[in-house]
Amino acid sequence: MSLRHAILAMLDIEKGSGYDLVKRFDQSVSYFWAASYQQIYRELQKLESEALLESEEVIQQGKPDKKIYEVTPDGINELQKWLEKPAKAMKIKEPLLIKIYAGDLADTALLIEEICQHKAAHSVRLQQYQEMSELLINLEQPLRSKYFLPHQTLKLGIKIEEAWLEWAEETLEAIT
Amino acid sequence: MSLRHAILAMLDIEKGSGYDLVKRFDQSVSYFWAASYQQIYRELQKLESEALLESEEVIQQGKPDKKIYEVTPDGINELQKWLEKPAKAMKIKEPLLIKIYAGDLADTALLIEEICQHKAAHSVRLQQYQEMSELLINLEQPLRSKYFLPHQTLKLGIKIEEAWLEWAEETLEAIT
DNA sequence: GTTGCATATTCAACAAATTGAATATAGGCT
DNA sequence: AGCCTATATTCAATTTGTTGAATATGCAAC
Repeated sequence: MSLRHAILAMLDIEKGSGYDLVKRFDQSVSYFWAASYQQIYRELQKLESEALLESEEVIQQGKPDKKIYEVTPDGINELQKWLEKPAKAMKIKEPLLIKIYAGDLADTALLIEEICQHKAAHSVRLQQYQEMSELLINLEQPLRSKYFLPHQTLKLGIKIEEAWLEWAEETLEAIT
Repeated sequence: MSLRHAILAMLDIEKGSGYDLVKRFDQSVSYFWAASYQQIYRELQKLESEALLESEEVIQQGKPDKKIYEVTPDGINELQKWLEKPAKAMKIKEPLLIKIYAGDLADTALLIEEICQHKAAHSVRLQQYQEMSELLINLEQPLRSKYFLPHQTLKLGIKIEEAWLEWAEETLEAIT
């Protein structure tokens, strides 16, 4: 049950709407936490009902209105209590690797095509992460300090994407 | 719903008991699929009830009896059908990274300790993977061919563990 | 002699995630 | 006018996954 803690951590760094959070999960922490928009919106409601978050409605022109969520002191407390307990083990699910594992039963051409597609997707993500990293490097104090640890996590994302790309190239060569 | 396909893929390569499978998931494919023993045993029952697997009871001396599961032609068919469809996106959950992300609210000493522990765990896993890789390299034909693709997936596991270890060292340096 | 580990499996209650539909504003495209 | 995309959010049914307990054999350590 750490989706709530992921949300609290991200809103603690910077408050925002559910829609913002969905994008942040998708674009900047997808190498360590996967969450769908339905999950995020549901958890935001739950967190607000438990007073760990509070929201402010923002009326917009040209766009639908939105709710900006912010972590409450109780929310910070909950996050801190969670931080004291040992972290649970990583969990990963990568269907493409199952496909490759069982690849002898598959059409090689299809397999190659899918590896190429995934490689392209990882390449795009690597670029995103690198751009974000550039932004964080060029921040002025005190923002740079504030983003020091998120930036550190981003560096793992970059390393993992690089490893993936390297591997995809080698695998494509090995298969053909 | 690809736990079933992961199980089918692994039993297709080599038949075995639930207990064997649990170990294989844990020791050799944990970088692309996480599954608990309860999940695996439940899914084995379901797969057998759908006739995608069949089991044979093996009476053992000195150890409890066991059931060896084997993929049926229907099971192969199910796996092949699944292989034709595009793979779903990877999903990952790494609570430790949330901790680091929100690390400003945590005790730095605790954070360092946990990174060290995780680093040690990744180091052990890397060694396991490397040993398994050695075994696969030294196989004689036709086994070597059979394990070519599983071996290829293992190489990603190794790259990812290496990336993780590198990152953990850099992070420990950066934090202290 | 009983505690702990490795082997081997099952069940049930509960929590979390997925799928799919629904709603609403507004700009741009054909 | 109708369609697509981006913004923004909600709900409900179903499927998955987690937690925790239970059972059983046998070896080794203390």
